[in-house]
Amino acid sequence: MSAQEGRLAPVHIVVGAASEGVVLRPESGESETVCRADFARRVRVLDAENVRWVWDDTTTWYPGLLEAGVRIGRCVDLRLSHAILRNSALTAGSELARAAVGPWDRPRREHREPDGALFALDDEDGGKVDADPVAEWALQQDAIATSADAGRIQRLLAAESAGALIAAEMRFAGMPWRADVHEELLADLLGPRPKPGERPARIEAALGETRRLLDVPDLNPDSPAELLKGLARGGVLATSTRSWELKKITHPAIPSLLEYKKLARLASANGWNWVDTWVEGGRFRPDYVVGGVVTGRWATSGGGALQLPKQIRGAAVADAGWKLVVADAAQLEPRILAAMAGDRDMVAAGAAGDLYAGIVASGAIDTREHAKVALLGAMYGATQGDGGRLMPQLARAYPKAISMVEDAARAGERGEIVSTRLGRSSPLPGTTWRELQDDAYGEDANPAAADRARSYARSWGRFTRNFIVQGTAAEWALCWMASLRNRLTELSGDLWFTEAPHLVFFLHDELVVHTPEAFADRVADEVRAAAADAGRLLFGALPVEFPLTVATVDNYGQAK
DNA sequence: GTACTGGGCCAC
DNA sequence: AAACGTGGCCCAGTAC
Repeated sequence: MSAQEGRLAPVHIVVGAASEGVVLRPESGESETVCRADFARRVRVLDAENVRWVWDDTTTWYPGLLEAGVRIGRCVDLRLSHAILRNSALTAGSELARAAVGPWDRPRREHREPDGALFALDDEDGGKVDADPVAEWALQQDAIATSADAGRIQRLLAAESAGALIAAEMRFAGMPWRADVHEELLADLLGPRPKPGERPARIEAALGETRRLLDVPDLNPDSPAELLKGLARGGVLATSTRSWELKKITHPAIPSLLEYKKLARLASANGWNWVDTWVEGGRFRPDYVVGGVVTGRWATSGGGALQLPKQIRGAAVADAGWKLVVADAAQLEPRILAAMAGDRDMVAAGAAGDLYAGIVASGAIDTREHAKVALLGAMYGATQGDGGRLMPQLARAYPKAISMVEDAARAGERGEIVSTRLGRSSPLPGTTWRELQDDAYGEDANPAAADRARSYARSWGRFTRNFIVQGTAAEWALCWMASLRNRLTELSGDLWFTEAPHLVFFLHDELVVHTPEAFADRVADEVRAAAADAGRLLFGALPVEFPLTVATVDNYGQAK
């Protein structure tokens, strides 16, 4: 990696596809064209200088480089950057934002399995013909330069692009996953692997018990409508088959039915079929979709990586002689809320470690549980239950923090956009919003139309209310990971990154590093230092703490 | 056969 | 405790 980093400005090299191979265009100096076979070698050599690679799409270029054994330091992902600049309130006046929708506004290409070609550069639909990366890069630089706050948007774009590299690297490295351990867990919970078309023994037993106790021998538990009818025949009058509703009903058959639902869910979502499909060569490799959620959170596709149930996390086992360092940002979103609002009282409440306990200690709310639901309610827009009821108390104690989310909600209700700390902006409401508002105030206005309009506007307000917090938390997490990536690279010396401590998993406010045992303590230190870096990147000198729980474990199930 | 929707539930 | 944000995935049921 670049030894000059921080002292010399990086040289940008724009990467583009050409019929003869790949064109590398430095900001100044001669362009060069290399054949595809030489591309990876050339990138390796040039990246040793202080280079920032500018390319249309990291998912197009980087997996091939990694396969060829080449890792890079930094990049500009033009597609991801374009999406941010297109919508950001900070660049709304730019030529880029005002231009017609074009090839740079398309979603990323579908992931394709390697088909022998090292780099899949050809676009079947020919959409890349007018997508000149040099011209786009110039437009983006102009948008940044003329931005209302170039520093913020620059930090956001850097973090997003770093995220793109990390996503590709995590997929390449994979989360260690022991199929044999997973199957042992399944056997313990469900019974031995069943023959195709049969239910696992424990599930069959729970169903048999339910049928017997209900006295409905042909109860079909897998169709909600059928189940509801079956329950009625057995004398259980339920309005839905949701577990939390069934829990409220007292009937001897309910416990075994809940057991059935729990186990059947595990078997269908993360059972033997999941292992067969998603675990290969001792690794689980989800496809991370950077910026895949409107708020800037990552999405994933394949294997449900964002919803791995706690029951099977024990199958993520570090390699022999290695450890998993699992780090989790405690109460991230409420802390983000306090920091971005500049609410020093709420920041102070979190300083001692437990923000909810700090709120109770301040006298604002009576119990920790109430503090928690009130604060979550403030971020989600609760109107009922404890959350809704306690919110006014919270607003009196922390007016800055609460008015910030209230303002975001009102803006959304009016159909305006809102923005995160670094300048990612929410989309405008869709046509439904406009139509309903028109209906409510137009010639055919009536109370029902007004209700519909108000209800839809409120719902959009809950979205914008949550957007600023969830989106800023996503920015914090990106900065955290990006800083950690640099720090781990420093630790690794000349080792290839998968032979040294490296990121293998990320989940909104939690990350996992796979590391040789000897490095584990240093990794834990770097994870904490990176969290402090992220706090400074977003909030400067504001003395806000982002405490982590860090666990060094043999398997993911041992963490928290 | 494929495409889509709603119910349900997992994660944060 | 249960209605208040963001998602993905599985399944059953339905439309074509």
